[in-house]
Amino acid sequence: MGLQARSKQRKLQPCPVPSAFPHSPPPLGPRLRAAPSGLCPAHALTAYRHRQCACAVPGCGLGGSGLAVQRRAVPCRPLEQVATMPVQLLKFIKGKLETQLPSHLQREDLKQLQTGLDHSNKYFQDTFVVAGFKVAESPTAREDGRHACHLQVSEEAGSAIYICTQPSTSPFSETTSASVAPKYVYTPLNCLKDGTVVNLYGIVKFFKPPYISKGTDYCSVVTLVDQSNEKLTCTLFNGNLESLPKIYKNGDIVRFHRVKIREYNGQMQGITSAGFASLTFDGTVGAPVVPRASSKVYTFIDEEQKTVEELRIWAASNLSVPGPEAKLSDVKPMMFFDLTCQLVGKAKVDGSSFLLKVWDGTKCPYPTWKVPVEEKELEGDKALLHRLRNVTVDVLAYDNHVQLAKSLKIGSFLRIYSIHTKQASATNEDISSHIEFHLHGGTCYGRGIGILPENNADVEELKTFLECVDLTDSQNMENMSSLELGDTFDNYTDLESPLQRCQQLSATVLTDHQDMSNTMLKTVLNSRAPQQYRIRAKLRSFKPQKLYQSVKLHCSKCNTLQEVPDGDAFDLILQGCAATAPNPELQSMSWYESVMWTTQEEKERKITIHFVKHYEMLQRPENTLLMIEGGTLKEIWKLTRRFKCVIPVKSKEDDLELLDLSAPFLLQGNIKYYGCKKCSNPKSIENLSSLAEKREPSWEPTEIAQVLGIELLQYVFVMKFTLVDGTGALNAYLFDYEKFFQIPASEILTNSFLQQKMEMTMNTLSPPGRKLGQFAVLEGDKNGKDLLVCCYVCRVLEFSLHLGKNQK
DNA sequence: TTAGGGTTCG
Repeated sequence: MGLQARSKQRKLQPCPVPSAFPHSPPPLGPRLRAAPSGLCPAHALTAYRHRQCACAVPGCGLGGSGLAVQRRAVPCRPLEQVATMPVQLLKFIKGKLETQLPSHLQREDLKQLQTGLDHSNKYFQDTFVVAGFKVAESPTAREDGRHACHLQVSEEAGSAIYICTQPSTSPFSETTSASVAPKYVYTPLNCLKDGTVVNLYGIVKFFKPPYISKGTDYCSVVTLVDQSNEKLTCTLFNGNLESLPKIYKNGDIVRFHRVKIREYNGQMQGITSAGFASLTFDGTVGAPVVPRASSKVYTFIDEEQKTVEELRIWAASNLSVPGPEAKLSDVKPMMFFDLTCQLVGKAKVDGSSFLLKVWDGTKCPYPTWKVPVEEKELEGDKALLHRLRNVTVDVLAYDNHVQLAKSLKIGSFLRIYSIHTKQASATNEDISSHIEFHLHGGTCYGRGIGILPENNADVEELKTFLECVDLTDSQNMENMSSLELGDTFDNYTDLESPLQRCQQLSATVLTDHQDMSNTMLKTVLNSRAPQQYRIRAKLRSFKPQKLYQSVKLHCSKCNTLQEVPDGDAFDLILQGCAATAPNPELQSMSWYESVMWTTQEEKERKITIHFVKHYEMLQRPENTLLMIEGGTLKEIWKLTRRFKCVIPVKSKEDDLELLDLSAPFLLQGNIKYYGCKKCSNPKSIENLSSLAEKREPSWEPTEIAQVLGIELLQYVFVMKFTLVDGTGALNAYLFDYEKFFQIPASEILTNSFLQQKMEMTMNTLSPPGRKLGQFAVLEGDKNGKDLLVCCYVCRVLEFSLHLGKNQK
């Protein structure tokens, strides 16, 4: 599609040149951004409709026809909201224009565009996508012979203009629409006008977490501030909780699209308009810039990442948003505070109040109020509630909070805003007065309940903390019954029962290898390998007893096994690399976008993250591969929770390179991928760009390893089972790449749940301290779903012989 | 429509 645009001649009111906003382009009218291959973001061009402009800046006097193009950040007048662009269709046949453009127009390369030159008779050719337009009759069609219709676009109607930037494909193929980036204009908070619909960036100064309004929707009230120091309070409604901004604390940064501005009580006020959408970011300087989106589809470009980082820095030095956060161990009588906690139990108390039993792993220094509730009303794992009884507190939620409180899921992580601690007056029966926790009715001071997602940084921290809590310190041993003491001393009692219930290994009817009859072990032992048998045996013992020791790394090329390096070794390598400063010349190359910052710790450290682009654009975090220089182990783990792939690198003179292969060359989720030192032949890191150019990069570890010249080591279970059936004892060696009882070898080292599962599986197969006759009988299916399988054992035998040959 | 920031009945 070809598209010519010409601005409509309109008179504009003079407007003061906006003050410089480092985070935001000047408040211009609709803009287009072209970022063709090889054009760095700093030189990205901004094109916008433009009339004979009274702006004195050189380059602005481009006249009223043609497509005006200017460097961004050149102050100019804001344009009116409604644009009218005559449209004429140009036909292309085999990539060539069938219709001739007027002869006075000369084609301009986007890279050559610059200010100060006359572009009246220039055109450039790219693929545009215009969305959200109105079609109107062209008033000049008769005179100028153009198309009878033209398109009207306006920000208010949510119009967007896109330019395709796919470098390698013909700009006229159908596939180009796959990578387009809309461009939005963000209005500083001191430039808002009544009756407009705008896009905004701001730092959250105050917010009310979404609550159920008296109408039909959820409501959230958010007060923003930006570098202009102007405030804006927005009242946001939506029937869907998920569509409201995911703000968790003051200081978060938000991007709002399509906020309607109104004047109310002499002040500007924001309100949701049709198509309202938001992104929310952690406001902490240096934290990964990961959007929490209120809609499934959104755009977020590199330039905006800088906006967020600049807002963070501005906020750090210009705003103080001391949150009233506190741990249970910090509470005092008569205070209001925000509590980040996990929900352990809940109960209906009466019509106007609802009980939440929560903990944060710390202990309140005062005796706490226990709200009496009927046993049948209390929801939650009774054993867990009992175990945690001295570290949970009862929070009573009233009135409008009851409905939301009722709907909360046990085990979820919450932030309860503005809990009030109240000291109950001492009575005769209760000399030692206790503290009560109230979430009063209403939404004053942001009072309410927020549900935090599992990947929230504070939740991650809390979870880690909760896992380490030693409950024995908080148990009052003297008052415990003998039964309770039993609970305390047997750490597994509470955990084991639900787990066991879920994972009990039942006797199964074998479905695999029904064609084979069982063979006695004596016969197997007297046979020559290789052969396949089906056996029925009991597991007498297995090694190693410490199951994590059964996981090794195997190189299928040189057939060597090695231990999985521990985290300390990786940490040491990272520390060594952090001493080398990132090479500034390797920042933001054509295929990746870099962000560098310096930590504020005592010993300053430079961290650089290189985000690999896909068709010139950053992808959603969950699809993004990034490379990191100078990060610590903890930081790298944090990144792996949000991004698809993390590759630790260091700068050398002319390229980035992988670290020593004692360190993982790739991290995905909680899996560290290693390369064989002997068989790998590392290639240039730039080879990753070939994967990024794929239509949908899968970022498979095998593919990444291949392009980087790495011989990927595979995680394997290596175990020895001694099987008996009364006729003999057979050692069977397990060598399994994939899964053993649905437990992936690559994940067991970092997953305590899988470790417990494996331990229980093995204990069921070979219970410690029991007689042989009580052992589980080993059979099963080849998927390893229930018990060891005959074919499984056969494979093990074959492999053991194979290994035996190699070792000899 | 709802709410339009500014703590507490319990």
